[in-house]
Amino acid sequence: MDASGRYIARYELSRIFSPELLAALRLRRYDPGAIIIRSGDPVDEVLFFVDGRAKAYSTLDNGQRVLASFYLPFDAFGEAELFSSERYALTIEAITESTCLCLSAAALLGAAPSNHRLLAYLCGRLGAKLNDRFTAESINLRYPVERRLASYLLASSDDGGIIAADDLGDLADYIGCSYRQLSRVVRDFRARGILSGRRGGLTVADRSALEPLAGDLYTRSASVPPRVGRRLGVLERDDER
Amino acid sequence: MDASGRYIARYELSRIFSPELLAALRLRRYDPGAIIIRSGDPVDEVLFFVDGRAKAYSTLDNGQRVLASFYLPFDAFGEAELFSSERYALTIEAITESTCLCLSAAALLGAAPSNHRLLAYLCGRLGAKLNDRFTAESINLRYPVERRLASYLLASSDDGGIIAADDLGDLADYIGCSYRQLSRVVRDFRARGILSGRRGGLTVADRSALEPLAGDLYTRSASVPPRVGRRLGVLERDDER
DNA sequence: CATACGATAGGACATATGTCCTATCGTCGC
DNA sequence: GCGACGATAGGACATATGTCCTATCGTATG
Repeated sequence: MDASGRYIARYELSRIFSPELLAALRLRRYDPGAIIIRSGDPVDEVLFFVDGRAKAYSTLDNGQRVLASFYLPFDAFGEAELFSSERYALTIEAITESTCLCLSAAALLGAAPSNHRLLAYLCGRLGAKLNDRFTAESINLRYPVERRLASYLLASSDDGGIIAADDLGDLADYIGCSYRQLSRVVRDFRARGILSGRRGGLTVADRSALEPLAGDLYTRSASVPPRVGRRLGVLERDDER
Repeated sequence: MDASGRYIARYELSRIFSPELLAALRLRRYDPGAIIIRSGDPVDEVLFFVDGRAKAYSTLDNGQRVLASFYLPFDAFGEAELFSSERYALTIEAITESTCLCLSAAALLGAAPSNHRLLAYLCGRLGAKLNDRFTAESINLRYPVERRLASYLLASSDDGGIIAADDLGDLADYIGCSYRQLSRVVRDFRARGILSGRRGGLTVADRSALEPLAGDLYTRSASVPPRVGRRLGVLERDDER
């Protein structure tokens, strides 16, 4: 079994891709800092993110940057533009060594009639991204930085307190404030014992102190497991008759 | 031909829906102010918006509101949650008398294998909504209210200068500022001759003065016509053989 | 080990914006 | 026509935040 095959098995891709499309997946590796998708390029493929960490962002005409999302596997890149644009809207960059399974847009579009499961999966991902994005936006637009950071920390720290973004500049671009203001709030959180970690590192030391600050902001949007897997299982049983 | 049939013809819905699903569409009318979809309700149907004007919003725990979108026909409601959630994320309310063609979620999910065109259409709409939402968010998060309003006015005023939102409170919730600050900027724009119209009304009187304020913020995200219609035309020819 | 560079940190000051209040206007219903 | 109510408008004040600057730290490279 080659590298593609291992990822296909790990993420059970045969459940949503037809054999024809499975065979058309091509493995590609990226170094840290490499550009996976460049904003403005023609939409010529969809990438399935199977290993590493990545981020998507856009740069505005005032030179400021807005960071749309941090990604962990399994996810799709370029699917938002596939049926609606000719050019990619965002730049996606590898944070760590990363791996994608790449599929040409032409192959996917040509095989659409026999890939309703993949289309349903993409609908599910896009819907979840839209709702998650809107929630984050609402928080960032309407709450002070203290609450934005608290919400972000609660949503993205793991059991050990380590958070996904390890670059304060990126984090400021994600929650939509200046580095300076984020620095103030981080300093305050450290003074209150909420955050620990050496200079620049962010480790959540006291989750319970974050909860009243964050309220129910992020948990309100929690998505349940994708419906497609459950419902289309019924179709699979019908096919077996 | 009944009312459903007229909308089906107007929007050429037979091009993306199978006959089975076309037959399952049910027409429903809403009064101004009526709730079309309520946040938190179970996801039991998808609605296709065929007449009127509507808005989608969410209310935060600090009592503030964030307005996600204004809608004109043709559009879909509830599709974002269909494959990813059990409950609707947003409330959608009719601004004017409105009409939807409603489709039960169960029917749509059951007929997914024979509706790849509809799935592709939904992917396209979701992708476009995600990109448009992100653009609006970036502007609202990173630019002062003056520029936000200028961008909004450029994007949403028609040739006669009439804009889609006729309620300043809604507009403030959409661009993410207080009514007070919006009021200041509107006053300034009136004093500069950019806006005209009686108290509360917003009519763009001088588009060219808006352009330097807005820059290329909204036009940068302009989407081309949906790819699905063009590309799937090829599939239709194949089927005819 | 020394240097360079990028990331982090904090001071000083300005301002865009929000909150809270009072006043006015326009529409609707009686 | 009158009164009620919701939308609009603007004053006063406070503050969260951004800009711009200087200083320090940590890491990589020669």
